[in-house]
Amino acid sequence: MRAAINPVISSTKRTAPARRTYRHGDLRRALLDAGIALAREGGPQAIVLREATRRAGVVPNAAYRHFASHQALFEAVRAEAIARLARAIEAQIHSTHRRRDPRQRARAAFRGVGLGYVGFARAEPGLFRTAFTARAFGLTEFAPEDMAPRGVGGLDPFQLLGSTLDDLVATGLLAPKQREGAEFMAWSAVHGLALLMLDGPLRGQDDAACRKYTERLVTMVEQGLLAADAGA
Amino acid sequence: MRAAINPVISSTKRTAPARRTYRHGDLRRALLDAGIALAREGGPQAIVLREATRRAGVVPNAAYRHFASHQALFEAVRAEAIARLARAIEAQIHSTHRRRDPRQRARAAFRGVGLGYVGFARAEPGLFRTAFTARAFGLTEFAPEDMAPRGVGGLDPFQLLGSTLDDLVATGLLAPKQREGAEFMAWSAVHGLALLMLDGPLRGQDDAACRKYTERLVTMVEQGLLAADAGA
DNA sequence: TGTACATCAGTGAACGCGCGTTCACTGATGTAC
DNA sequence: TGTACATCAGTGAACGCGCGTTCACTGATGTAC
Repeated sequence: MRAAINPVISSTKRTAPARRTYRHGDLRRALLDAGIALAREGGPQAIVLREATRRAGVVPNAAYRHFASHQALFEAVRAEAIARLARAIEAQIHSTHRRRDPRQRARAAFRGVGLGYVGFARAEPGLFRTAFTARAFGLTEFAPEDMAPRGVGGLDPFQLLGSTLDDLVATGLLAPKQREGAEFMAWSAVHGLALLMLDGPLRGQDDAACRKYTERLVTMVEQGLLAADAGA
Repeated sequence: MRAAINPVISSTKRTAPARRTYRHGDLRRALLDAGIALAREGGPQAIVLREATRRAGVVPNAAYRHFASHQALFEAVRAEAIARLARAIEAQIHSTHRRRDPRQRARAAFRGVGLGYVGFARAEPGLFRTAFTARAFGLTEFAPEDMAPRGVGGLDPFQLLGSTLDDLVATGLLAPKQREGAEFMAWSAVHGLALLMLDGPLRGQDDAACRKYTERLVTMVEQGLLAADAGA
């Protein structure tokens, strides 16, 4: 009614694009992608709900149609980060599958887990940090079984490591009684090295140096685990 | 003047303690202590300048007489955290000094570094996280040589580890050519294990289980490092 | 094939929060005479 | 030994910031008749 009387308002109405974004298409996906991009750029703390909506070209509260809270978005991004880590490890393992000798293949796969893990940490530090940031910002605790997300083979990083350890046992390289808990030994070493490279004294080392450190570390773990009493 | 006329005001004046806190005594120390307490309780993100002043019973901006910024307070707390870690490691090393055989002593000291490191991480998770949180909150980068703070012996954790490795070489247990970079191998393993216990799948394990994992890990590192070509 | 209507994904405006930090100030203390 | 004064460690009030989140709304879309 007013608009009909006042041409300024009606012209303003025509100029303004009259809500093109009412149907975004796939806002959930767009927000998730934005969240992943933020994590890649700045790690877990950079996953900011408002910034994700900004990047999706949408008003802040629109996010609540697709995520119950900031925490929900955060966990979705985290799941994706873990899945990508799994895929990086798988790729590294499969690049060694050409070997014929089962023992050589088993050892190469085991080494591949470590190389893939550290390689991913260096290639995607933001996602890597996101994957392993528990109790971020002092929010709710995560359940112990938050390693759910898997790679293409359906396994999470922890399970991938476990399966290579199984193969070491199957080929007689690792003593069965050394098998239990061996994941934690190997994972500790490789995880610590990754962090030393991201935040610690090894930060700033180039690719070649990091590759050498990683190779050496994996060899150390191999010898430390296998030396116990199984023959090499 | 007014007070002389109006007894209410003068009585109010008498009731109000009239700035007892003008001279705090040692506010810098009080703020630092509060910061350390906050870090112990909630890790690096819990080091909040305003909360530290609250605990010191002082107005927020009073902190700026003693610290140039929140960052400065944070780094002071971090330095203290690293110093305490160094002291924990030293204590663990010295508890083994009773051994007579130099080789046994060297190995025990080396193991002590690992046990002290992981033990501290479990005993003081907040301080441990604070010690190793680089680029907290996306603030300024730390210099590569931020390991300055030392224990009572004047050595930082990294140097303590190095000196035990030197002793392994001196006693003929570690091949000299294996010495270079050995810190990073050992540190990686032990640092990763600590994090697996704080944030990872080993969280929730009791003291005994953690002790066993740590012992096993240190043995793995020992064998992996020494196995190369030096005799045991 | 055309119309009426319910759905619900988006808008627009506003909250309260606690943070780090800046400003101008005040008055207890220690020092110089 | 007593007084005048400079120092500077604290106060009090206020800032702007960006965040996560809530509320009532609107209008494009798909469906039922």
